Amino acid sequence: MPTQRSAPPRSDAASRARSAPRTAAGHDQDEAAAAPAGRKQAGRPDIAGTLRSRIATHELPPGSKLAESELALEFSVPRSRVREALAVLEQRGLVERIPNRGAVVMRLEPSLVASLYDIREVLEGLCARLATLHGQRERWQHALTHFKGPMVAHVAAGRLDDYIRDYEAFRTEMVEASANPVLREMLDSILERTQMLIRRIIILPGRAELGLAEHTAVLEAMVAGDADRAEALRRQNMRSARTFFERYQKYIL
Amino acid sequence: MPTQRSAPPRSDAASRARSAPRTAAGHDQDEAAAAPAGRKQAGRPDIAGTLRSRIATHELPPGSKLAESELALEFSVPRSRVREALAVLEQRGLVERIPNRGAVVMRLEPSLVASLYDIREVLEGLCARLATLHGQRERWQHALTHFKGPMVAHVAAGRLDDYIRDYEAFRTEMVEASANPVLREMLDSILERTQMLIRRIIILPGRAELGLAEHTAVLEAMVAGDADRAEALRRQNMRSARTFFERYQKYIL
DNA sequence: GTCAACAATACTGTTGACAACTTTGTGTGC
DNA sequence: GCACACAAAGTTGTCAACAGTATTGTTGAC
Repeated sequence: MPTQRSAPPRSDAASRARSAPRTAAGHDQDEAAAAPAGRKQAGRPDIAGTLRSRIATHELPPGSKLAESELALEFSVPRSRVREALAVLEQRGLVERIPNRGAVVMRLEPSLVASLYDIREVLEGLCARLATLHGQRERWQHALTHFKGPMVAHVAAGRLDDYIRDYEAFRTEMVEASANPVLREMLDSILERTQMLIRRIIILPGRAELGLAEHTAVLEAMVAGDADRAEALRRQNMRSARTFFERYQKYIL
Repeated sequence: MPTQRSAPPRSDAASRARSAPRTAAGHDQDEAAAAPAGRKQAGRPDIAGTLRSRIATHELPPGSKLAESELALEFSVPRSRVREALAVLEQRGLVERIPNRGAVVMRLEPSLVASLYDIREVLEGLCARLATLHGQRERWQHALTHFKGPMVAHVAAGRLDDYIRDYEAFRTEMVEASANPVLREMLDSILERTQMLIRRIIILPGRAELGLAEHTAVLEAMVAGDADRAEALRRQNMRSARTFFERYQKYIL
């Protein structure tokens, strides 16, 4: 019974990915895109990064076991390298390591999601505040125009992928403008753990429309230079997303 | 001696600690206290924890080099164990690892301190809010009584060590009451990095008195069950601490 | 006397082999 | 037929030796 639940859905998906490491898997671009930052040799794959994106896309669903030798074989690296990567993922809260038993992808318990939402609310709020204070106003004006035009069209036409892409671009801009590397790190860490959740919430009935309206309100405060209001509105936005999650929780987790 | 430049200020302090590993150094209790949680053998020292407390007390001042072989010798463990511990400390932002050059204790640049304060403000605020919502009111009433009586006496008599001890006990209680493990983790991580700072700020002229008054105000809001006000007051408290830091920055860093 | 090139040293990074543990499969007794 | 004990396989944890790189110390030329 216990092992049955350890890798419940589609453990074959993981197997398939293993047997075909270098096929065009879409997000495997991260693997190549993350590496060039540090001028490491090409022959040194970013194991932690690759596993991270697999976890984010549920290619490795919660509960999956991560066997060291298996991964070492796939990436053609010694086990110690895999081990190191797993240690990083453990520190980041993405996998759980049990002594002598190995690493499994962390499960998102409802209580954990609640904890993450509480924190994300205040951190995103802070981010909006700092971005308002540090960023140039024209930047937000530009974003606001985009949110009032093309983004409305995206949502109205049901092009949620486009909506998500542009929203994330704006969010990245905001994080950069906040000019706080620790905040960036922490928000990244939270996003890593909840990425799949976000995509499942945004498709809920009415969510995209409400979210869009809220983002627009935040942007208007930012354009006005009202940092306190931007923070409050961004927090409100996070709370409403959370409400959606809680209402549809059983369909999402 | 080649090590002369690697640990600019007081490299002798680190050397002394190295040559006398098991003497009563006060905080070395953590080493023994942290181990029994996991039923590990006695012969396996908590290297990361020990180094962490050494960094916190500036027994290892910023800029100190952490040589793997040296530490391996001191703790009587193979180098790989030390390496693992250093990787953890790197993830936590306590040391910086430069490829092929080793690990050095991270330096607290003023801009980094500012970043940490921004985040700590919102996280401590959240903590106060959650503690108000989740904790029992009598608990805070008890703390409030303590802050209005014995704590005032501590400050008035200049017993800052007692003041700090009791304040930290209260803070721990608040973090526990917030019932958010991720928040706990993040606040711990920030505290680890700024511990020495906190002790240097609290001795600044007028800081203890003002801090005490602010803590009392927070507690009154908590007793009243006013979570929003508790959060706002706690944030205010963090901002005022930050103001002190900035005013006396050149004496502190 | 100062600077640059070179050799020696010491450190970090990497690797594969070994040991300990957990799980799985098999066989025996009730 | 079920439960327990035991053996085998596989996985994780540990370790010491090896290779690569940066630093230090020395020598020689200008």
